[in-house]
Amino acid sequence: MNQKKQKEYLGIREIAKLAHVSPSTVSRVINSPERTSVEVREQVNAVIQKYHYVPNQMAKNLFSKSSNSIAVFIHDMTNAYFILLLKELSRLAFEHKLTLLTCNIDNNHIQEQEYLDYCQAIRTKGIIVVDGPLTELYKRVPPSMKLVSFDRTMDSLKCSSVTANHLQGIDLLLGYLVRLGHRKIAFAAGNNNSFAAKARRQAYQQLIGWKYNLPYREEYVHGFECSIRCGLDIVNYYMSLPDPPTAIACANDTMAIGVLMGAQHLGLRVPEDLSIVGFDGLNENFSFPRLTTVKQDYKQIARLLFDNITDPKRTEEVHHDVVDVTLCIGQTTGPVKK
Amino acid sequence: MNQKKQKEYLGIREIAKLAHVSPSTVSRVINSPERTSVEVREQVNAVIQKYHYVPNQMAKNLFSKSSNSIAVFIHDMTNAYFILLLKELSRLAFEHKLTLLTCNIDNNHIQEQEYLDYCQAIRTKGIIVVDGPLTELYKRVPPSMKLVSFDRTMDSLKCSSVTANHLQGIDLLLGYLVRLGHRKIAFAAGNNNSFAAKARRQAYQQLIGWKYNLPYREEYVHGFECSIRCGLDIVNYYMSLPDPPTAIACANDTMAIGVLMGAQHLGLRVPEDLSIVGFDGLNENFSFPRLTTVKQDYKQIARLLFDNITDPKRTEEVHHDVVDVTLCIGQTTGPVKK
DNA sequence: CTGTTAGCGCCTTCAC
DNA sequence: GTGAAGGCGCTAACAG
Repeated sequence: MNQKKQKEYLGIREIAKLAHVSPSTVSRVINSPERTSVEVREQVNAVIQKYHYVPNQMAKNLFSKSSNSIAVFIHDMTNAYFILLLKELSRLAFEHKLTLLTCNIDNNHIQEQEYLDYCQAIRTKGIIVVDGPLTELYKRVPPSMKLVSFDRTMDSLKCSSVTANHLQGIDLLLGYLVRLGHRKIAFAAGNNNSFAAKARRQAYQQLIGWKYNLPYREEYVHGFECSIRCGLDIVNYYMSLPDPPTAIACANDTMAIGVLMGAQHLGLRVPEDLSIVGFDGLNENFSFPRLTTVKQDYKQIARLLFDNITDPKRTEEVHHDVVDVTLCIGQTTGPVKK
Repeated sequence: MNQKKQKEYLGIREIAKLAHVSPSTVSRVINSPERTSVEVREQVNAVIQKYHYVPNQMAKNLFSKSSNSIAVFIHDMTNAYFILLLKELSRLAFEHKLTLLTCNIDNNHIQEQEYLDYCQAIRTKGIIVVDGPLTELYKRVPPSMKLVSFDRTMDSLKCSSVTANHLQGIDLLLGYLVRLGHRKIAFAAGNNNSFAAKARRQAYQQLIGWKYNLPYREEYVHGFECSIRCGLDIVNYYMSLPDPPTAIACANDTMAIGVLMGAQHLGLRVPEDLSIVGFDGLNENFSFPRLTTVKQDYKQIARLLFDNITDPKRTEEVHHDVVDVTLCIGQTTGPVKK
């Protein structure tokens, strides 16, 4: 059995031989066909087709000193909004012929560091960091690797960011509720270390008295887990206050959906007995009745994040984009009960 | 300005020079330190640390003829169950120092083909195909690239698969409902081309008469969109039948949550007026009250999918694993109303 | 328009 | 235990 070990894949040289040309000609047929004669081109293409030749991307990468990829560091894959964002980023990456590396961090710093090292090892073009706590790990990324954060502060770093206009969003929600006659508006804050959750809470605290002239009540602002499950806890907490609110604003849509389910389960009518609003913009597919919420345009956000890494005009300097949000009136808000 | 262009990253040769050794020694210090003397090792490691040397993964890949990656082709990223699976696969990949490529297919065949080509170009170890319609595209993947499908039939292909035991699951649900006294049990089927949806519908149709001796009613089996939004449509459809069911079994949890929300919104009490069951096992975090459902163990499924690609013992031949499921009794089911 | 040559950065024989 | 040489598959110079 002196049989040669069969090669798994053919290389450019084999194809060249089969087509009776040189390897560089094969390369040109693939990468700049206009610089080859029609005859040779067709001949080479025929061989490529016949043997299903697929150029080895790893060799290309080595030569180009880039894996042509960008990474997304995502901390909470159970948050449907981040998945929407991820999907859009995936679309953009595909459109630009870039590979998107989805790195599930799960609030594990060791894992985060390992992914960072790996990104360096493959010379990723850049990293998009979605949410999650602030860390110092990123200080060591080389300047050639672009860094962009979404809803995350990295003050000490020369790092671009994209953020939704949380203040504007909360303003829109509070304004709308006040116009419906609500005066007792609670805010169910997230208790995690998310930047967005904090910003929204602060916006509420700032606006409620200063702009809307409503008394600020300690007990109306309370931290909860960001999950659907704790919706009932939220409703129970607020409804058992001596003077319960007529509307609950939630730090995000996930919580709002939980509150909606909890309220309905307790027999409260929404919005007759209680108005509920969220924040994110998941409403179309994720709840019924449709949530009144503030929509952060995930397509626009994804585009900005992406451009901050790939667009030469934008990567030059640090950008801090704040994205406008819009009010989406759904069926979970109504005039306050007399 | 005769300044040399500064190199972005140091190579193994630069490190070797700085440590006064040869490149091969640096390589050994990194890859098989036991074959180097302690002195040299420490010296080299010091230089590596000092300059934050990160070996170029692309060169390694080229040499090893493998990108050390596996790909997941996912068709519906809005399905929370698939995200659970994705997250677990991501964890496993990290554990095994493999890169996980998340390919969002979105039912686009052209995109699917391009991702397939890319996977070949980087010599991916294998592809995990989650759900989605059956296609012929996969016929051309080379035999060295392992292929595993989840909840998807690829009869014509020599391809391993992992499937939940849908029949068992539907049996558990129907059995439980019957024990609660239900005789009028509807099945809200998905209308998409998902294998799981079909299998569950067939299981219902098969068991309802044959095992439970209940009359099969055409109008009790109806196809709907797999979204939360259409929950109200489902409830409306069934409740306006001349003889409405007392329980609705849904093709998956997403639909069941929609039905739950729709029912509550219409003022129906769950489970007093209507029992609702799902299928998947999202219940812990995704709905309130907790859904009665059938749980497919996503950790076990992820493990099997993964092993079918990476475990030499399993990749040898084609496996068709059927995973047992368990009944999770929640709060959306109760005895039938007298 | 096409072929020859050299090298991307690393790893692994093979000598020493 | 360590160094020198060659090659993984491709592309971009440079000649012809």
